[in-house]
Amino acid sequence: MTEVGGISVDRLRSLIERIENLEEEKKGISDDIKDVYVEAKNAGFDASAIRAVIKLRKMSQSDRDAQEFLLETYRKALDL
Amino acid sequence: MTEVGGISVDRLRSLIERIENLEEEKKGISDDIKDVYVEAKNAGFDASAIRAVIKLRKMSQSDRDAQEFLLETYRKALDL
Amino acid sequence: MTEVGGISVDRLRSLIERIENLEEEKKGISDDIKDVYVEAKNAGFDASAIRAVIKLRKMSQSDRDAQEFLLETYRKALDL
Amino acid sequence: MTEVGGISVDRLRSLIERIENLEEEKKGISDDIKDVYVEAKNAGFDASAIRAVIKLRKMSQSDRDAQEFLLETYRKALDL
DNA sequence: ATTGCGGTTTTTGCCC
DNA sequence: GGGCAAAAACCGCAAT
Repeated sequence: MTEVGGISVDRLRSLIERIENLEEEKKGISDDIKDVYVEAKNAGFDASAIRAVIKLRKMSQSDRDAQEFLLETYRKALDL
Repeated sequence: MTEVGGISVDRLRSLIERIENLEEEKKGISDDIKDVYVEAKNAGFDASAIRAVIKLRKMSQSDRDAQEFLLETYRKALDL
Repeated sequence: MTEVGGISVDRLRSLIERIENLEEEKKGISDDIKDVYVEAKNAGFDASAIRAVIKLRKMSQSDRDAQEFLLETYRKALDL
Repeated sequence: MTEVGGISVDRLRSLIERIENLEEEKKGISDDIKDVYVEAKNAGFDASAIRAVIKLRKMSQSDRDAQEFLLETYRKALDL
């Protein structure tokens, strides 16, 4: 077996190819997500508003409250 | 003067260097902005809330209203 | 059909859930990739060197594109 | 001192205005860069070819770093 | 342990 | 409107 500095070159190649394959899969999913956004847009929805609610749904209630409170505080301070 | 295809190589070089210099300046300003955010953080402020209000201040009143209305609509639809 | 503020709640919810599911899958793949890096590290490989190699393997094709583009530009500049 | 929700309004406003001013300056530079591209185009140069060249000039140093890092890794792998 | 930093990825804005 | 470049959020790493 080909070894370099006590390290298997074949092993390295295998690891790299696994990563590259997974990245390929990942790209496929990203493309699927893009497709859903296109579909949403075609149905009259607003993509960035959807992104915003998805972000909100990911956050815990307390985080959401804290963030909204902070923003509200700054807005009041600045008369926005 | 060195010309290639009726185009001055010196002129091209000059244009490129001007762009590179401007990009350098721009990077300097970006660093200054980062510094202000650090200062803000050290004074107890929240950087992302500051970013949010700056974004709001950049928007027109009507855009702000439209965006907030849309998000609010989606939130109600999803019981968020 | 259930509507809130002129939008179909069910349609919106469905789109959002599809996106969230896809993002979940995507995150799973990202985690798999991370796992391979951990495995590589445990096998004595250096993660950032692997990243560099993968980047080079990816870049080689885009670099070729860039180079071809540049060559084409020079050809135009030289009226060849 | 004017405070709203436990924060110093004046301090916040000052920080925000400094950031906004810097962003204004930054935008000015970005516009200058755009102008140089327009000038280049008017002089018969191809903007995207110039971008490519600038990217190459920038990349050459980071590429060199990456390459050196990789070489170092290989040296370690080979116990050289 | 906590926090700043560098790099990666995602999002936004822009030009074509 | 679709692709591309810049900005911003996110993450793991390291250093203290």
